[in-house]
Amino acid sequence: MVNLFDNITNKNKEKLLKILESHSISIKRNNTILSTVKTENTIGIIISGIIQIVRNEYNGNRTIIEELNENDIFGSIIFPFSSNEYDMITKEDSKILIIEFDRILDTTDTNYFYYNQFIKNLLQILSDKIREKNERIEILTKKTIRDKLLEYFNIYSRKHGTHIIYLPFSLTDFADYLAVDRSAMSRELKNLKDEGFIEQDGRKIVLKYRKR
Amino acid sequence: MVNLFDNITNKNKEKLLKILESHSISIKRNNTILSTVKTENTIGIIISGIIQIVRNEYNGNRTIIEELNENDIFGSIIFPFSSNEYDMITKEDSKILIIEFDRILDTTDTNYFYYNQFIKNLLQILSDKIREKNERIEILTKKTIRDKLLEYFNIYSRKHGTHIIYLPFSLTDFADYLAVDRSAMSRELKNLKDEGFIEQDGRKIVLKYRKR
DNA sequence: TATTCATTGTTGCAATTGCAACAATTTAAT
DNA sequence: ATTAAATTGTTGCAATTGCAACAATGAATA
Repeated sequence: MVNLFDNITNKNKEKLLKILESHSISIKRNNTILSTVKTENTIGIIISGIIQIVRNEYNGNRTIIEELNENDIFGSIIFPFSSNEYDMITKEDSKILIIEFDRILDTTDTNYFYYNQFIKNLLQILSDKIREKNERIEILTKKTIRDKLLEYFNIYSRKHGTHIIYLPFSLTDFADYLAVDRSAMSRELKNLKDEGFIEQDGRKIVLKYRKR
Repeated sequence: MVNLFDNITNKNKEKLLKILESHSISIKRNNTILSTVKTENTIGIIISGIIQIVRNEYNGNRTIIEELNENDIFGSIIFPFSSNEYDMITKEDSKILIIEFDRILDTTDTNYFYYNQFIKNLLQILSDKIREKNERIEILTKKTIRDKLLEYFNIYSRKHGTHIIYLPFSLTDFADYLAVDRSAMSRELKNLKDEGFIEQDGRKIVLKYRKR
């Protein structure tokens, strides 16, 4: 995974952050970020910690849009926070770096090589993010819970080159990610177990079927 | 919408295309692109025409991943064409421009201002694309067909600033976009009509309810 | 350590949805 | 202009799913 400051020395990184007029913020666990930080037209970078982007609907439905870890980026250029349905919640004590997007685009000091490197890293990160979104869409467009599960397993398996899966979140959150009812998902996992397609022990899932 | 060559003169555009070793291709209507063009590690730009990215599943399910119009970009940096489930189909005679992504990142002639402008345009396009994907995900994570329809209508309405919607594709394709059964969607549209929430005439839909 | 809170498994039941099949209409091709 | 192909509307029925409710387990905190 590409880091925004890959191939940039610490010294140049500091210069860059100055040029871009960035600033960093520390936030305690289980806090909402939106209320704390202005995220309009900015890029945020997770220096440390874990942050979830969550949608709370009026009817009580809760969906995890995504979970961000160290070096992940977020912000209005990536996600439209126009609606107040969305929350960013720190799952751990977190430190983030805020950069104005306009500053990036309008900087005229573009002949510094580290500025170009920075832009290239950003490009790489954005295209990776699009890939991630496409994967999520691939999963969500499956019509049955079973097919959503199998698609998730396949993508995970392809990406990690293994048939042993460790879910990166709780089963409750997993159901949110798949946008299905938790109990219905639980039921379907049981079916897959009973039919011998998978073995499951908590968040560890072993694929017993052959990928097509 | 940002164009990849915004704020770049035609003269500089030509220079740029030479530096990037790009080449253009013309494809007749209703042809598959993947068989024609190598899309690995490239960016394609639609010069003219309409192109759909479609997934055909083994069980006959067909999903429109996205529809691309003039100035839209595509390619492996944006979409993983590893699987052979995916097709890119020209819906009109189309002309596309192919640029190697590596050439973009590795170019050392980065002190041309138009190169920087190009990169900035690309950044803007990518972040717009992420927004689009997030919108689609917002819709797909709604649990009922009704909520998916209303979410689509809301987003459209917000974006265009109007309560009159002209669907940009056929109802059949719309159902694919929402990842629901066409007849079930048809049924739900009828319900919304009967309950007075919308008026519908073909692809024209008028919202009668107030957005929350 | 005790206790409160979050996660997980399970099940009956009602609501929603997908599927299949067919007629009607519109659009495209010969 | 005629024929072929694609799109749309409709409906019964079976399958899937969401919902609600509760018990059991595990994790976090005072």
